[in-house]
Amino acid sequence: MEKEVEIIKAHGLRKTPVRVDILKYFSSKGYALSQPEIEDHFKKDFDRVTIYRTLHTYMECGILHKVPSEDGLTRYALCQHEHVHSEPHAHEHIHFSCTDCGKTTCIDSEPVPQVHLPKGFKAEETSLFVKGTCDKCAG
Amino acid sequence: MEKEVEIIKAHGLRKTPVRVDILKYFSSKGYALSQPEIEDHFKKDFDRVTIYRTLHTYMECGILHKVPSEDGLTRYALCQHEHVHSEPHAHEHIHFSCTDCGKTTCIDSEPVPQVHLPKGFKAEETSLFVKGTCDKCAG
DNA sequence: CAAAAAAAGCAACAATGTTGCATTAATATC
DNA sequence: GATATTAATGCAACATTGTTGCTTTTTTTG
Ligand SMILES: [Mn+2]
Ligand SMILES: [Mn+2]
Ligand SMILES: [Zn+2]
Ligand SMILES: [Zn+2]
Repeated sequence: MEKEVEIIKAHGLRKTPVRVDILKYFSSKGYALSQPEIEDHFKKDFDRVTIYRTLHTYMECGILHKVPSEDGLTRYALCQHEHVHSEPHAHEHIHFSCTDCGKTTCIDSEPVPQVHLPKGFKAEETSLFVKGTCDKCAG
Repeated sequence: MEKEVEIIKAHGLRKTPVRVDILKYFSSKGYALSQPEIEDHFKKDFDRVTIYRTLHTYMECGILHKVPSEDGLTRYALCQHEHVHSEPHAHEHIHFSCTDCGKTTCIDSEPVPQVHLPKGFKAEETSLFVKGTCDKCAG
């Protein structure tokens, strides 16, 4: 079975064209995609609402997660797990946004550093957003 | 001269009712405010577009900055400077979102830790978003 | 106070988010 | 493989937010 179909099935979802295609699109791109990017790419094939609901479903399942951004555009990125969950889970990884190519990527290889907070504050989840130049744009 | 008026003047802006009121509102609240919160509070007094443009102006001047959030709601927070700038500037501070009271606050007292990135990536600006329990909700 | 410049208000439209519901497609079962 | 069951899609419709142009009003300057 295809990787994408496997993921869909593993979450108890039905295999449908939108779902397979959107998942493939994410895999092929490898960086965070904004709602307009996704919509524009698929609008000839699928309804706007269907795309919206697919993203929603994928979020709930933990297949995608939202990537915060300063520009107000919601972005989505694939969750990288070795194991497939059916439950959503925490995402403690770095989000990197390249000021040159504009692409936002998830960096799982480096740990999120421990944060020291003022007295009384208790951290549960930390997310780190870094702007700069990515490896492909360097040099 | 009032503190709010002083800030407005220092940025070469004209003193108008919306500007003073919105600035006072931010000061009184002390945490990040979403666009709907601000709009709802002032809609009886000012036009939606005027509020929108005021926030926009304050962002450009560096009086307010955007606070990223996972819920998709844009939030704005006062920039804390000892000195008053006329230029926008970088904001390297922690944003803390309390899962209990829902309030998002800027934490300037603690440093943003150094992040280690994979080879080829160069960090220019780091922003840290922490979810957890705030000092007021602890205990 | 008058002139000049800037901001506010209003209308209008674009983009995105969101729901209900009838139709269609995907799976389970025979 | 046909059929029943259940879920997903498409479409219409509406809500919210973002954004612009332009006219009127307000603020500042002299
Ligand atoms: Mn993940
Ligand atoms: Mn600041
Ligand atoms: Zn890049
Ligand atoms: Zn709290």
